[in-house]
Amino acid sequence: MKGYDVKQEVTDKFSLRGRVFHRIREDILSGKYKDNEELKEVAIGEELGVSRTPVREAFRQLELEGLIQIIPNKGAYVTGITVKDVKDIYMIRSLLEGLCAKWATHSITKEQLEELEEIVYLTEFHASRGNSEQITELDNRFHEILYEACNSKMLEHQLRDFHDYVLRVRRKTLSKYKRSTQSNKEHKEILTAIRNKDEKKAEEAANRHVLNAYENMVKNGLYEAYAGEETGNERGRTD
Amino acid sequence: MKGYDVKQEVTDKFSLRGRVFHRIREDILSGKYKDNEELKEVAIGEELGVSRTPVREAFRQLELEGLIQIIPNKGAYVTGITVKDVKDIYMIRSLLEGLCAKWATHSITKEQLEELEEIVYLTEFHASRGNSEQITELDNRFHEILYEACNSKMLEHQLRDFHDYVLRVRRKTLSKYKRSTQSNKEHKEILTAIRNKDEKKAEEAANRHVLNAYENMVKNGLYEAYAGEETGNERGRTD
DNA sequence: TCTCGTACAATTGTATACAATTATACGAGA
DNA sequence: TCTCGTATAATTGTATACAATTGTACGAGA
Repeated sequence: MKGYDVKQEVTDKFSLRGRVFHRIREDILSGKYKDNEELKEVAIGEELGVSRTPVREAFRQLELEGLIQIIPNKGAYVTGITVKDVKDIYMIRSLLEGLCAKWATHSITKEQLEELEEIVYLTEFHASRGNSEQITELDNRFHEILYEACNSKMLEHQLRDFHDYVLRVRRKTLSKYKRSTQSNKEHKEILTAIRNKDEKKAEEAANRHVLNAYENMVKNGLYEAYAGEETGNERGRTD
Repeated sequence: MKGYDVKQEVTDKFSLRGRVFHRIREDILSGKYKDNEELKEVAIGEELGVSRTPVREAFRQLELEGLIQIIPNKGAYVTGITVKDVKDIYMIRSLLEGLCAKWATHSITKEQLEELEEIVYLTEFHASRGNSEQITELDNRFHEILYEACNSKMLEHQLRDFHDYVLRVRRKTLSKYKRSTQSNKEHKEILTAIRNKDEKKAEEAANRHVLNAYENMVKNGLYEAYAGEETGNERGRTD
């Protein structure tokens, strides 16, 4: 099952369809297309050097992801991702990563456990050298393995989506040395709990891990990347 | 914001694109297309009386939803939804509905609260007459309002997806009189907690509500609808 | 001047044509 | 008989053509 999942992912990056989809997605998340901006099929097609067909297919997917809204016979409008969206995603992710760790406690394989241990070890090494590129890669891999280890297609799917969503923000966060060290400590906690088959501890550790990542992001003012995107729809929840 | 969301939904049902998408989706969820079955674009197009273009667009969306898997240059294969998937969705939904209720505690409007109260009242009435059609409708509406009331585009989006996913199974479950009465009691608990601005209680009540719905479904053997779809990939988690 | 309606332009929705890729059938050679 | 290679069919990927819808500009009439 994991086999062709990965292959699919890889193939996608090189296939036209995948390229168009990922490119437009990236352009929305990076802020190239502003909130409420109308996306014209031909314009984007020309920019990417393709016809309307692949663009339209990408639009359908982006709509399902909630990044754009398609009004029939009218057009596609960027929904974007607000500061509040990012916060909400982290809150949701906190719960789901917790559930993931909890389930992984029961279904993780020996190989996966070993790979997690290796990642923690390697991260320690790279963190001491401030090598942010590798740290990011290892962090991604750590979570990827947990997603696979939870043995739930549905949960894995959800977490992967969210992970992608905040990837751009998260990458910047991890590049700070201090957080990467702390983050790895938290990974170790999760790992230990899983190894000890302590599902409650694993869940809590994973919960906290995501919340901490969010707190850290806020503290470092990395929200600024999204400044001005607030749409004024908020009703002021502040928990 | 809610305004055109609804309009979109309605328009979709009547637009060709929406029809094709929903129809294929329904056919997969209803088991018409078996697990791993290959979906041919022309065949399905002919069956629905449309060309390949709308079918392909629907395929892209279904892939993102995880209902089919598209292998480039090969074909689209049904992923289906296994017994374990249903269970996992309920577990995930339990957490997310909890979060939704918790957030709604802070952001719900007076109008939404009143509508929830009305729904609970109406459900009591219809339950006493065993009118399952109305009960289902009201139950849907209850959750819909909570999704809107949590004031989180992201969470709302996720919950709506899951809700759709299990709708077919859930409808059968609710038609049992006993559950519908109990279910409404649980709705009342959630509502009371929200009215009292007790976020902890609201979260717990919503958590339990979903878990109970699942337990009830299992007890009533409604799993049978999915019998034989198990793919043997499981590694035996049994919590 | 303002309003309304019609024509035209722009854009999306769908169907079809063509290209590229993959699966299959069949036959030649060992 | 078996294997391999080539031709052919089937299917997907992309581009384009045409239809339907929507937005806009302009002018006639009050």
